[in-house]
Amino acid sequence: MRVPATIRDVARASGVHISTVSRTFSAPHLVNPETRSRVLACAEHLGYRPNRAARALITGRTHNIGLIVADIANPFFPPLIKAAESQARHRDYHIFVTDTNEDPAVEEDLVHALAKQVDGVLLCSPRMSNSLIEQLSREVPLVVINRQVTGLPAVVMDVGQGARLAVEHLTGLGHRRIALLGGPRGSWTNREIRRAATAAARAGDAELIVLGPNQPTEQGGLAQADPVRRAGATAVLAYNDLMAIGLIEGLDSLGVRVPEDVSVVGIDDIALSRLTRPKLTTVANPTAAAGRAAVDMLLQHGDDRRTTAQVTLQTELVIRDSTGPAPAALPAVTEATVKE
Amino acid sequence: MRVPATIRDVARASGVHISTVSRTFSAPHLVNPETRSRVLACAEHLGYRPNRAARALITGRTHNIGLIVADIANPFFPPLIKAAESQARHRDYHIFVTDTNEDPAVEEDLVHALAKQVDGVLLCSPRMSNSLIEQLSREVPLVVINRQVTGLPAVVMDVGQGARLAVEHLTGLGHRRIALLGGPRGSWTNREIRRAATAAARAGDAELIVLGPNQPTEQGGLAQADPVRRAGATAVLAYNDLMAIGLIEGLDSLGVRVPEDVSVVGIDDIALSRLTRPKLTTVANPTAAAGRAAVDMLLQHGDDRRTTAQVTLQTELVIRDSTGPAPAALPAVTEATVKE
DNA sequence: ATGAAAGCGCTAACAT
DNA sequence: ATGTTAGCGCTTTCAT
Repeated sequence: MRVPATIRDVARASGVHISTVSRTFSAPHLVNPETRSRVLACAEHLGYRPNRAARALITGRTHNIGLIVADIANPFFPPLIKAAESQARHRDYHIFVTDTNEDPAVEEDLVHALAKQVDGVLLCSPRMSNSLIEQLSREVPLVVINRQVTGLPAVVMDVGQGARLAVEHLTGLGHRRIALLGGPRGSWTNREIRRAATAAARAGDAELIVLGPNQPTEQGGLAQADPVRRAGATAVLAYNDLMAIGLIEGLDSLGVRVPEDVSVVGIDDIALSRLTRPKLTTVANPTAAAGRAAVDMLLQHGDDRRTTAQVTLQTELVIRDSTGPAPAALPAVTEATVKE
Repeated sequence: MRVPATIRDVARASGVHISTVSRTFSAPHLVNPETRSRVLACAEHLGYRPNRAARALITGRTHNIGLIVADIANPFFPPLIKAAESQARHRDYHIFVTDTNEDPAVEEDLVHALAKQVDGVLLCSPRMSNSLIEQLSREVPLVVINRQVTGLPAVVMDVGQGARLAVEHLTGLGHRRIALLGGPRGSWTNREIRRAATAAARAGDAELIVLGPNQPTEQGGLAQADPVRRAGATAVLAYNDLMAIGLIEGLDSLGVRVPEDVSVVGIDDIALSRLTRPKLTTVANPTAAAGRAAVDMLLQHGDDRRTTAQVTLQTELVIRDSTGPAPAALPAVTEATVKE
């Protein structure tokens, strides 16, 4: 790879000053059409491309947006990422995605690393503390997704409402003993779900058993199959679809049938939830809309720093095949184990 | 957000020259411990962080790596991404992931956009032409994953071997009419699979019917359910697990049972393939190893540009529940429809 | 319409 | 051990 051509090489080759070359690329209308085409030809010939980093140093705009997610392997994120990317592309921006591995320390490190290379960062389902987020927001413009931080623009999906609908659906089916499979520590969403589910259970005259915190993965759900059975719950609301699917898998190998013995509700409505057997009843999160909204907020944010709006997106209960009427009696297995 | 502190602010506050501040961060051993701690204190107090972009401009090293994938929503990629990230982190590098939406034009645009902001780009399952890739490699160091481009370092998974094993498995089970669900246009992997499957089918005295190209998604697989049935195939090898899962779904709604009527083999061994019913027989791709290898190649690459090695990783057939003996006769449905 | 000059934030010789 | 100087590649006044 030979060394890339700079603006100076192009200037020399086309016999003009570097500022003219610069204008040719960043303000073409300011340069004589003839000169322009000559410069363009030389640039083309030399394989010249403006150095975006150098440009950013002086303009203060990189035209990049950072997007930090907890776990790129969680199917919840890709639709959000893709929506954000397409929205960004329309506005002539690029999205750089990074994964924190659910680790708050990595999260912080990534914000610092991205800070000067992007015009802002979308912090998606962060696991770190609010105060740290506030502090980091002084280093680079931040938009938070799935978290409310005072003073910062945020996009949240009203998962509390979704959890309420889910629990109402279950109590409506006669369930009186409902387990909640909690998500990871530090998750705002997790707290919202718990708060809403607790209230809805009380209102529906049902008991809510909280199991967790758990890893928000199939494994996390799978591991709770036995605890769910022992708790004697006839219905379960899981922190997300992945856990719900893992749980169903685990219940299945314990001989517990879904939904005949136990009803299961997930949250997110990932594509996969339509492909499993039984198809998953779940709370649909408008992830794509959230991605778009976050990009919009970040970009308009630049113009007027006072509009730190917080957008709340509605969720929706999608009833499929993993929920059904509460069984007449508790599942037989439970009778023996519950008194341990 | 107040304007971020620069090296000059820190210099002024601590009463030293900016070069001393610079050294404090990039070569601490060259500065007097006392001075150092004073500078550090001032930096801390001012919230100063070195501007990585400015630093990169002069050092020529960004400590970033770009990773371009065709579709972040395809579960094939996340394990590769995560492995690459963790490997990069160990070497004090950050990975920026971008998604091309399976669009070659976006792919090219992203290479340009990333070029000066990263020290190299990992091009994962590219859809663009070899010649374009070669040309782009003059702009920024490239490591190609799942493609062989002469003169460029590459990491490929030996999917040809995997496809051969899969077809041998099927012919061994008595299948003589096998359908191949092709993947997207422009995919090197797709060509490899087709080549190997064709050869293996011939060797196994079986007929190979190629259906495609298709979108490498559940939808793509689902849409081929009817064609597969009409073709009278008793076994199918799909371009990837997603398509295999979609196909099984589609066959199911046509009343075709898997594996009793039709055997299905996927490729990739995504986590999901263990969770579907039936569990998917598939060719396991060492994606994590590929991600790590690619990062290593890119980083050592810098030292010696002549070592443009091409690494080939082995694949493996994982036999689960979606394959079985060929039915004695063709499935009943087929008899009626095949003559249309 | 083009050129000259300054400078974005930083590092890297070279002095001292 | 620290300061001086030049300059990475580019944009942006300000002249001409």
